[in-house]
Amino acid sequence: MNAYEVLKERGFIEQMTHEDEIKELFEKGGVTFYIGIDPTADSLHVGHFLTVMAMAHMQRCGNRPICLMGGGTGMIGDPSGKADMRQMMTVETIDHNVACIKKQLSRFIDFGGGKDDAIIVNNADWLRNLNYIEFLREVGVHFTVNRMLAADCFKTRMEKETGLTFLEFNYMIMQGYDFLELYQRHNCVLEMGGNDQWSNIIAGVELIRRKLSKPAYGMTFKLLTNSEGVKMGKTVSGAVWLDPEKTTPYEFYQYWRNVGDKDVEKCLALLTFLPMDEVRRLGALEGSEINQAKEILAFELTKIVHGEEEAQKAQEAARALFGKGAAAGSAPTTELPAADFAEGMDILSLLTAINVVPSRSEARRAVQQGGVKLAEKPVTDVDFKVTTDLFTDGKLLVQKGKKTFHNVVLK
RNA sequence: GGGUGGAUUCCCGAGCGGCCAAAGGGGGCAGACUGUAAAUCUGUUGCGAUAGCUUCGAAGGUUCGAAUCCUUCUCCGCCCA
Repeated sequence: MNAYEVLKERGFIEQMTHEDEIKELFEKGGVTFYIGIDPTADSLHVGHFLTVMAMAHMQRCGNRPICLMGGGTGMIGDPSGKADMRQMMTVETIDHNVACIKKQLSRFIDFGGGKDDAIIVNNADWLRNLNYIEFLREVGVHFTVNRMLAADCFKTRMEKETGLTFLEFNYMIMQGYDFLELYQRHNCVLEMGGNDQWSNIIAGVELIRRKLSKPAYGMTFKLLTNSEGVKMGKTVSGAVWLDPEKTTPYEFYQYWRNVGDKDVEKCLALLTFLPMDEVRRLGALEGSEINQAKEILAFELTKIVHGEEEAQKAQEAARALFGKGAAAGSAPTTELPAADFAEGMDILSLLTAINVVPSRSEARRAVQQGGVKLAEKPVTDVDFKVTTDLFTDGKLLVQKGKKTFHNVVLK
């Protein structure tokens, strides 16, 4: 199976510039392509992961990936789809983020060092020292403002009252220039990215075609959205990160364990390496059966991102906590001095002490509404005193609502 | 630079001297129903809870009393140059 067939079958592809030629290219294999990642944070998130998976599939099919770190474009900030201007980042944070992301990437992509292996490049190398006048004459001539303004990626900002700064307006040209640069340096003929990158990708494709009269191609992937069209990988507390420091393997696992029924098959296809026969079989499960598919999704995905051992641990913890065994698994744990319970600690203090709730008022509410359990037993009395005899082996399982578990350990 | 409109609790958005901790929606949280799903229904959603305390861009002022009136300031939109 060639890369085109794989990506098509798994549902990655959203749109592309020259379908027939791209197909032909992929049949031959050995295509050098690139995907750009801007260092907006010190970790990748799930949105990036989708494109990383695409890259991995491409590599497995014998193509050569280039990961472009946006150390230069990050200085500007991509306005695509953004309602407001991004906070400008200092060079230091950008460089720091680049370093962090590089490390993460090497878990998923093989940067062997051989001639055909994947490479990482940083567009800071050519963007940061550009000469303004020269650049305008070399590259700027190939863009008309009329066409740029029509681009989809500026639309939200043109309509929004915050406006679009000239700084950001240039982002598209920078990205187009990247492609040109990679074409010349590494014979890169294809740019891939999320669908929000379409306008930016076209800019590069057209630039190469105009300036060098050489063929270049672009392809975009579906954005990871749920059945309601809402972007996935976001929680109230922010994005779902790949960095275990920012999103623990358990939280990561739980996120996928809880995806909607309708999204399971799509996620399996896009975010795991499971064979498509298996994916389709799992996606077709009905009723509560589909929970099996969700477990597999969560496990496989956690395995790819955090390794088998962590995946195993997360799965065991989840099973223990949600199963009726209720062995306290590896839920988050807080140690509290035994002395605090000598005369009994009131339930509200306990809940706030272990950060299960942000305030006493909220703790009170949770208790009053019957959402709090200590060692499986509901507590509805706001003045309830927690004493040491509630602990077994110095341990007490605190539960808030259905999904929040916390261990308290005496010390 | 000139004119003009605005800034409200997590978000959107009412309120325009007391009945305002502030309508309504979204989101969140909890409960019911379930399958750790979705949909639906119910409750709840500043802190503290006995009282009370601190919020409506910032600082002052008027008033018995202000998110609501006045002054200055900051930021933003729109129109004109």
